[in-house]
Amino acid sequence: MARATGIAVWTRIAAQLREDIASGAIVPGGRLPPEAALASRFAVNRHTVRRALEDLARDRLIRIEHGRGSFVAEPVLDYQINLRPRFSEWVRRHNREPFGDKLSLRMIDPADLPECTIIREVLGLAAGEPVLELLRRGTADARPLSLSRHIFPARLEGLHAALLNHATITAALAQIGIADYLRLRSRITCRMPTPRECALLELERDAPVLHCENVNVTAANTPLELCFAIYPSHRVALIVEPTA
Amino acid sequence: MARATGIAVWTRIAAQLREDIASGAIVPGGRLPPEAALASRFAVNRHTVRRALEDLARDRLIRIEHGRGSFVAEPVLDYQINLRPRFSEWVRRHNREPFGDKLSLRMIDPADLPECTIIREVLGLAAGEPVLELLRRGTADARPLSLSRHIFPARLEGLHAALLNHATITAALAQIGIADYLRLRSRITCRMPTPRECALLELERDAPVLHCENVNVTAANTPLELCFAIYPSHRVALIVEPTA
DNA sequence: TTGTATTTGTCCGTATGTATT
DNA sequence: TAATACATACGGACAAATACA
Repeated sequence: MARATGIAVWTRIAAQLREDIASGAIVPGGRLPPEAALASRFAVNRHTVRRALEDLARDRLIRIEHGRGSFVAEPVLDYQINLRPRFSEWVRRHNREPFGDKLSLRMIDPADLPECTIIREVLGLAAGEPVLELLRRGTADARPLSLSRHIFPARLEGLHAALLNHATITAALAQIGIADYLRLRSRITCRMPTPRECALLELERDAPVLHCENVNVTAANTPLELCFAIYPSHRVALIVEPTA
Repeated sequence: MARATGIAVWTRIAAQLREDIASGAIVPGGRLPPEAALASRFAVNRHTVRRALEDLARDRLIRIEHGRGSFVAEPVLDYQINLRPRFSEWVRRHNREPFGDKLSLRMIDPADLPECTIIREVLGLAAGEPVLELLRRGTADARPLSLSRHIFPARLEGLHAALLNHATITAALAQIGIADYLRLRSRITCRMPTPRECALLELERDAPVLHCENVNVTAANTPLELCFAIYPSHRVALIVEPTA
């Protein structure tokens, strides 16, 4: 890296790294070369490289992890928690192509699920009344963004077939005559992902996930769905804007 | 554990463990004896104990961790993300005694903070304009619930002294003539805690924390505060109830 | 980094009592 | 009475995850 151009060397190194990232030479989530390697590549002292990396980190283009290395930050999609939960609309608003992989769909007695108590209470189910459980993976431009478990009362006529036939939940519900549905309440926590979740989300084992428990109702305010969703925290942030 | 009482053995073991937990014989967050130990204590097979533990886990009284053991769940405080962020009121509503440890208070140039860009943008600061940074630990009945960094424009007259003199932010702001302040926007992510955060929150290092970036404004809608807060996810859940 | 002990998870099979048919 | 299904309880073996030296 030539000197004496009137621009600080670290600035030009930072600019070069920005280009490397923007061009995709280093994939989002990927690791940058160690500081020593960068120093020799640019023929500067390691401290100069560090100054450049700090600059990128400040702009959140990379995250520097003590003892591990520096990693290109993945672009974070902001998900606004508002009245209508609509995965596809959200992703499309960010100019990405949404897709919902249906992983499984089955009818089951909630007693066989760990969330039995909550499910019965929220959906107002009698003992032994079955539910439909839909497992879904949401992707944006083929990058996994969410894993969700949707629990519906099985008594809803034709829902099983509708969920199989339509790509989105909104469309499936519309087919059985539910034109609109609303978020009543969301409960947000976070936890570490299971190995299976890591595989499905293409996630490292040490990256926590946001966990949302959503209660959704029809426009007439009858309980419709309980949804457990997880989001890799490096890819999704939840936005809340209180209105009243 | 005597048999032939008409009630399943595992049911009575579960009931006994429930009592042990309710009575405080095992503290919240504490570890239950291993399955083998419980099996010998109750003089039953390990499978019978497992059946009882599954029952408790289903009710979220304990969490079972593969290879580690079973742990008494800590009570989770639901924190409703509504228009007014008020730590003390929230904790008191759960019948616990709130306290805010002031860890540090300093005036600083935001350029020296990693969140420089956001701070300047949100608070509408000119380059070089300093801010007040307050570090705070929130506890409920002496149990750490939150660590928060509050960033105020330093230009607010008398705020430094007011923050030192009052136990709550609400009271400090009231003293300098800001009778009300509102949440404009919250951005929720999660991450692993740093060792220092673990120490302050009395947290295991493998427990993720919820991270909230809150933008708060005055009643007149002028930018007032940027607040970065973390909450141990095993102790706090965030509740969102969209209203419009 | 590696090996070992601990602990939970899952599977196999067997036997028994109870309720239903 | 007999056949069947089901929940309960036990015993053993091994896999998988974790903790620790």
